[in-house]
Amino acid sequence: MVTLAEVAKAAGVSPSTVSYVLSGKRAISEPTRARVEQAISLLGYHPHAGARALAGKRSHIIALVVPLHTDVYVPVMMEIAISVTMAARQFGYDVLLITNDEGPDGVRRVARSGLADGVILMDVQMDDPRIAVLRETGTHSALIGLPRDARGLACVDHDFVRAGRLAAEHLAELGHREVAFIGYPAAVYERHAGYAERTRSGFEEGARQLGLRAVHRPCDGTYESVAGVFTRILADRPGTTGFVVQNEGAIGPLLSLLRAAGRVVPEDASVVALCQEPLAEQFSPRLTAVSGPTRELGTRAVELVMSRLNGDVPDDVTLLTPVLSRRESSGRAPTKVA
Amino acid sequence: MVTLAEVAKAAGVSPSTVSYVLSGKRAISEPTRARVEQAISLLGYHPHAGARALAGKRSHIIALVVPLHTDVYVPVMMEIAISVTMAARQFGYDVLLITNDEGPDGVRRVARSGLADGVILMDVQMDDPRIAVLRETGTHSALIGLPRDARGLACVDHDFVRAGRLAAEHLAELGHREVAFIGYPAAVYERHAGYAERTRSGFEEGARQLGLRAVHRPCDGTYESVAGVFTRILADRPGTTGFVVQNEGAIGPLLSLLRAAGRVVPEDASVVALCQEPLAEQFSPRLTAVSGPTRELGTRAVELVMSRLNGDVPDDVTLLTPVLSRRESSGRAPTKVA
DNA sequence: TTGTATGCGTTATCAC
DNA sequence: GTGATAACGCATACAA
Repeated sequence: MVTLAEVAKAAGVSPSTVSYVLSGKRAISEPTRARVEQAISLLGYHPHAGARALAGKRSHIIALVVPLHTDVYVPVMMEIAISVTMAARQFGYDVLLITNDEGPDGVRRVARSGLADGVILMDVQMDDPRIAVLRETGTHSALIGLPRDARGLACVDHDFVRAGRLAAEHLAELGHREVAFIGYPAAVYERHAGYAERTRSGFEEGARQLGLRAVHRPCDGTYESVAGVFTRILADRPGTTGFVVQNEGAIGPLLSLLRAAGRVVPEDASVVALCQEPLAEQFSPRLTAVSGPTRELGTRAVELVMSRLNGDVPDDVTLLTPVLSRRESSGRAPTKVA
Repeated sequence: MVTLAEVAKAAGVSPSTVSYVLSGKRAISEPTRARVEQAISLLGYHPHAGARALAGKRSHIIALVVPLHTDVYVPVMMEIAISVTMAARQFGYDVLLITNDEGPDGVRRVARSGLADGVILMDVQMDDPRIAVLRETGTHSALIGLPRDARGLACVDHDFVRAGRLAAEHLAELGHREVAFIGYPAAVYERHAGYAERTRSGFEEGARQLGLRAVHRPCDGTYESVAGVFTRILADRPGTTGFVVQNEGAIGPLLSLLRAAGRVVPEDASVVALCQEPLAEQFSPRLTAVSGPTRELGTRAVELVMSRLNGDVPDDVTLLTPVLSRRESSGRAPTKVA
């Protein structure tokens, strides 16, 4: 292991000088800085993380708590994790991955041990038990998601209410009168996942105001589940011409089922997906979709934690605005239904 | 911050005793152990990670290097990351997430700074530049994947050659004579991703030995791409009755295209997917699939790193055996093709 | 079975 | 603009 002391000796300066060259916390003459930097790269010196954490009272690590369950769309989680990691590096921080199987204790452990300077929580529930730990330990944090009580917390999330409303508005503008929402598995609503409930309420509220008849149906990702839901919707509301899908796994099956039912998209039925653009592009026809800036969720969360580490502690709830991209799967409502 | 010294005072013992109670590295009488443990939980003590790393020469952290590109099936990556994290916790280790945008330097930084005691590399290329860094720094590591030169390295991966062969064998047994392999995007083969090349060679070799006529086609995940590949296959080899798909995004489109072409699965054409069981279950018909134990990839990698941290340094290449689960998408080859 | 003392590699305070 | 030096909190060799 190359130490700071060795660098100092090689450069012919004191250890403190090397430290200050690295931290930039005091003025260094150009010649000495050059000598020190040369010695550093010559010896391949990297400061010892543990020593730095001990002396500097900062580990330069933030913890990212990821959910275990797989009923959220996994690629989105991964994209967030990666954007968090890359954003953190911009601040000289690394990211520690914590799985939620440790529960709130994981947060406590990481905070109390000084392993992490801050914590980012993903998949935040309306009443999330981890939040109590954040408050109790006074841990700097940012939440990706929106809990019921966000006082004193920094949160960032998609504006799911808006997303749901956008989908309803789009269908209404196209003249659809009866619309159906195919949602996440029932379990997701049962554990009160905010994103699911908020999308639903935005959609239903929007539909109501626009005079649409709307139904909402939870749905697993399997073909059978979608088939069951689809059949039931058409039985209950044969006049349904607009479909909104939030469960990514249900998109493919829904398109197949519409085709099998002889309903051509978008002539006979319109489909609006609530999903990422790349996914929407993969289907045929390409899907009109409502989506938000996923990576920004991660970068914003990191920025929030960083500003809190620097002493700023404003309440902060940021909702990122989703946009609707119109593609081939939505069109004017048919004048007459089969 | 609660320190070990405070715990010692509270329990009426010396600091070293507290330390030894925690590490279990020397015998402690039952009464004092009890007093110490009580003090620990009373004060909510957690050892300071940095101090521990500094004094103990071990950070109790392993780094996991994840790929950036999204052309590998992301849920599998996530599952590995989670299984690595959970397995590491069993050994008292945490996991640091490193994205590959730092390249080999990320590995160097983490190893040289003592931030991590070991490294797990995901998505290992045939000639992976990160491996040189592992060798140069003498870092304890495990690779998920199989590089060209694995000397001195611990590797674990699916036996993709076997997986490809299994798919070919299954189709051969069912009487298919002309088969097509729909693979990953061309870019994946161009960067010589081992899993892609090995699956392909296992499939082609197996097909050859079994007297099958086989074609292999790279394919993007988009509907258009699959349609193009599918059309070309049928044009070149109208007698093709067996399809093997490795690109998860291509599965849905392929099934749609077969249906549109009037080919009923499995009566007119058989489909074998190389994917995880849950995904295979989602389609209709449920897919016959070849899959390997994904989570075990993570746990094995962790075990390999841990044993190396303890001084064992055997060359070790473990290939996990995939299995074929027969479902509804494969059946006897049609006696006559339309 | 327990206590004492030293050192790990930084940061930051004080002095020059 | 630079150099000593005292923490930081823990692990462990050495003593008892």
